[in-house]
Formats: sequence, C-alpha cells, structure tokens
Amino acid sequence: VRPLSGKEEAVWRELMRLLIVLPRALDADMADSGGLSSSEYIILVSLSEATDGAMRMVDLAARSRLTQSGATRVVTRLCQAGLVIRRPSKYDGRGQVAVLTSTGLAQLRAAYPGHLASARRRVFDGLEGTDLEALSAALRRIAADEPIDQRTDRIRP
Amino acid sequence: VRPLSGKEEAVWRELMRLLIVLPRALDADMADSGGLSSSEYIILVSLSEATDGAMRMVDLAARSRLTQSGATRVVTRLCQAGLVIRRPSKYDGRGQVAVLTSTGLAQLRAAYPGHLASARRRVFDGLEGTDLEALSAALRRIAADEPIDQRTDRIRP
DNA sequence: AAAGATTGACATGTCAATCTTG
DNA sequence: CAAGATTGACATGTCAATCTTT
Repeated sequence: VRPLSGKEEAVWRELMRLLIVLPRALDADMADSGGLSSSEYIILVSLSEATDGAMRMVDLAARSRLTQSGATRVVTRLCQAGLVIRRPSKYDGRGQVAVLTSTGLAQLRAAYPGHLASARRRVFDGLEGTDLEALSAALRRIAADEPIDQRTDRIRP
Repeated sequence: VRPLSGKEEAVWRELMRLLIVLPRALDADMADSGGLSSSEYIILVSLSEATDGAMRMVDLAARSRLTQSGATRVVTRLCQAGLVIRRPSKYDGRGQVAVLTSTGLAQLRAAYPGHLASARRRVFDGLEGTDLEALSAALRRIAADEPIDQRTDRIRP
C-alpha cells in the first residue's frame, strides 16, 4: 500500500486529534450544563424525532449507532431517571419499545441551549469563512456506511 | 445563541457520526491486524519518534492526549507485554521514563502496514479529488487547543 | 505547596452467551 | 434456526485521592 503523502499525513493527524479531543470537550460541556451524557442525549433526540416519541430497541440502537446491548444499558439508565419508559411492542412479542416521557422531553429541551452553545464554541466558532458544504461532503466520505432507514414498530420479514 | 443553519446542521451530523463510527472501524482493523489498541499504538509511535525511544510519563501523556493516569495504565500493559520498559529519570527523582524495547519497535513496524491499509480504506479511499489542504485546515480549527511542545528529560522549572 | 506518578473507585460500552418469540 | 433483548464478564480510561520528590 502506498504510504501517506504529506497532505494526507496532515489530515490524518488532525483527524486523530479530533477523535480524541472533541468527544472529551463535548462530554465535559454536557456534564456541566445538562447532566446528560452524549449517548443519553442521542437516544433522547432520536426518540423525540420519532412518531409518538417511541422506538423499538433495535432501531434505536441503529440510529444511535450503539450496540444493541449498549442501547439497552443507556435506556435502562434513562428509565431509572424517569426520562423514558419501556413497554412491549404490540405487534411483535420479541420487541420492546422505548417511549419518551414528558419529563424526558422537558429535560431534552432544557439541555438544548447548552448543547447549542457547545457546538458553536467547539466547532463553528473556528469555522468562520470555511466552505461548510465542502466540509460536510468530505466528512460524509470518511468511513462511509449504509444510511439508516427509518423503521416502524411492526413485525419484521 | 443562534441556532445552527442548514449547512451547519449537516456538518454537525457528519461530525457526530464520524466521532462514533471512525474510532470503532479503526480499532476493529487494528485488532484484526496487529493486536495493538489505538492508545497502545499512539504511545509506541510517540516513543519511536523520541530521542532514544524514551519519554517521561507526563510528556507521553500530553503527546498521546491521555490523562496521566491513563498513560500509566497503557504503559503498564505495554510493559507486561515486553514492548516498553520503565526506568526512573536520571535528572528528576519524581520522574519515570518509558523506553521502547527492540521487541516494541519490531511490533510497531509489524503493525504499520495494517494501519496504513486501514487509513487508506477508511479515510483516504473516499477522499479522491478532495482538497486535502482545505480539509486539514478546517479540521485544525475544530476544538483547537494549544500545540504540544516537545520536552526533554530534565528537571522542570 | 506544586509537580509527577500511581492506585482505587467508578462509568461506559463492547462481546459472547442466553432466553424468548417468530 | 434467526431475530430481538438482555445480562455477565471484561476492557478501557477518567476522576479523586495518595505518595514521593522538588
């Protein structure tokens, strides 16, 4: 395999730095402001965007890009905190559905301003004058994987 | 704070995806090929680039962007595997120095081709025709922090 | 007191195994 | 048997406390 060119090397280093530094910074911000971890936040956002604030565990795992077991763990935490409720699927005896509670929605809304500020500060403040379309296009090509289709609580094929 | 524009939103989503997906993909590749985790790899690379393959724990932690305690843990693992040796600093009674062994260097070299292939496959194969300079410049501005100065094994001020 | 290094307690999330239903 | 969900065992890395040396 051909070694990295100088420019590639530069991209690689920045990318590796980002992978370490950015999650830490964002998580620290979140801990300060809302008290929600990033995984918890993703789960809540996913639920809030779904119909009736409800999603099956598999879909939730796919959407949040956690393992199924990881999703189970996070949802368990959120249930204990009263932000989410678990109920069995009506259509599939194997299925469990996580449902966002009103408390959960409230907490999510309360966390939003902090997250926004964090995104601005850590990412977009530095990107004034950058071609954002080119940037997101480039990022989209890195570690590209299949898009995640929206599914519903039904029996699966 | 001003909400994210459409373009910003797109960048944000891709960035979040990357932060989750890319480390997993890279770690999986590494586990397959060399048997070194990414933290172990970073530590070994840092040592290999230092004079005499030796570095103080603090500097190693800064360079690898781990906590001091995190660095201690990784180095402990590497010592047990015989890839690194620990010795006290000659100049500072508080200091410990991690030294790359010949076995460690060999293992690092053995892991290199796999890492290169992984970098190409996961990142650069998708970036054909992308302006790499613009990309690394953009990445550099995200979560920017102070650069890490190269230090030596001496008494500190 | 401050810096360097380590350790204990803990949080998080993965993998493999397990249980239930389709 | 395959899919969905969960649990046990484990790896990794952080924070706070501790010990030693400056």
